[in-house]
Amino acid sequence: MENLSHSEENYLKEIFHLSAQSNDRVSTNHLADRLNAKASSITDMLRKLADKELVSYIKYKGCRLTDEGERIAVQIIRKHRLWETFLVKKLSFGWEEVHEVAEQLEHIDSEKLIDSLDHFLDYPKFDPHGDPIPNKDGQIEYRSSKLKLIDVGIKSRVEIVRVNEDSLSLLKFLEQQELTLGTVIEIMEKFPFDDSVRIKVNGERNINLSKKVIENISVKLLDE
Amino acid sequence: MENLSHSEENYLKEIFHLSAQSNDRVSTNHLADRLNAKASSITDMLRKLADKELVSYIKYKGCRLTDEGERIAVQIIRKHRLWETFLVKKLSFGWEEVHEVAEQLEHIDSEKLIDSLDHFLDYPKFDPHGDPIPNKDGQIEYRSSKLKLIDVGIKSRVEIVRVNEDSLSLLKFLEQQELTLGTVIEIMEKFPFDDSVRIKVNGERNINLSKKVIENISVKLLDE
DNA sequence: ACTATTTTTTAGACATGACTAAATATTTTA
DNA sequence: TAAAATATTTAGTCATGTCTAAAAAATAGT
Ligand SMILES: [Mn+2]
Ligand SMILES: [Mn+2]
Ligand SMILES: [Mn+2]
Ligand SMILES: [Mn+2]
Repeated sequence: MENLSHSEENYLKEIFHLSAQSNDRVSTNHLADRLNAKASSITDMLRKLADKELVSYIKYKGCRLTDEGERIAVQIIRKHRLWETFLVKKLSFGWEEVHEVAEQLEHIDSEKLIDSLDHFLDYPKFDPHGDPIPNKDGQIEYRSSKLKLIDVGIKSRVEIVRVNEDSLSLLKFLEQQELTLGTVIEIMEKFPFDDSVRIKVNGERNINLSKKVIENISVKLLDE
Repeated sequence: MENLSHSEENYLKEIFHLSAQSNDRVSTNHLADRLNAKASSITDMLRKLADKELVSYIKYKGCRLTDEGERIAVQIIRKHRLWETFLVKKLSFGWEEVHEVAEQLEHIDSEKLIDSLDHFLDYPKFDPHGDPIPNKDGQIEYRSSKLKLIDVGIKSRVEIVRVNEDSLSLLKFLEQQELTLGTVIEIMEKFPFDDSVRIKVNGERNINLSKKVIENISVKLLDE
């Protein structure tokens, strides 16, 4: 309901993401790191957001979203992921190109726009990176398991369902290797000395993947 | 090329529109009026834009866009009109609902986005109000004649090709009366005492239109 | 040509969001 | 548990974009 600045919205969104990982209060430095800002700037903004009752903020103890703050954060994430989906599905963007533009588009303020877009895209459940898209009411259908490729045992067959979108170069690499969502992978061999693995892709070709790669890919187990 | 604030972009756009009407320098007060800001704010901003060589500004004499300023203004207008077209054509917005959202979308900074959108829309020549959409190179195909409905003689048959988008209520009225782009009109009678007219719409029904309405509709003559 | 009116600029202020450097709290380590 | 290291806040500054009120310039009216 409130009218927030782009900056305020980015803070809420980032607090939501960090809370999801640790479920503890989010620390000032952690936020500073993610938002590419100085800790002092974070303190200032947390005060403002606390005044607006969008976060609970305790000096030296970090912050946490209020219900209202979380509601808003989820709506911004909804917009972000719907726009990313639009860019890939309708405008033929690559999955490594969409995040930057979505960072801008997520701040457009029009409920009618986003609901129309949702309809136009036929109510997609996941964005191009496999992250769930909150619905109009803010509900998020998380995947039942959060299995990472790095934790999969040898000889298991799995399907790629999500990749961490944070690294542009990872996305480019995966695209180039044709390791997109839906790709079926079998773990052929594990190399403990550097945590890399050898995999078979779509039952066809074998390739090696480094630890850095496989810890950023989420999969689901395929039963034989 | 430069990175401009939303505010700076809005100034450039408005200077462009006002220049198109008067082709004289644009006055501080005229801008203040259109931008809903005080004259002193305009002076401040014109100084800044002059520093960036986007306008030529002469104290007490008003301003005018430089070539670079005009280039940027046209690109913003291109974005605005393409987004309006997208909203109507793809998301089923009414023509009276699009301007407000386009005011936000026009500031999204991504050349790839706007060129993809242009392609997706199949390179439209006109926006939902009949205004020409500049192409990628900034070229604008203006209509050959700028005939307004108010200047059309009795018994002439004309087609609506453009409406002034500035008034929400006018757009709603025209929509409701089914006076949309492409509608064919014949002037049946003119009433000099209030400059209103009686017209026949699509050869079917007769209605009366006030001066306020007919001075905001542009038409093209249909030869018999 | 002088005065009145209108337009525009200047001066000074405020809100926002960010920064640096210094001070203070908290946590870690020995 | 006391010093060292780390994390966080405070104090003071800056840039941006806006405003009000007062001063100055341009224009209009007699
Ligand atoms: Mn993203
Ligand atoms: Mn994503
Ligand atoms: Mn418009
Ligand atoms: Mn328009």
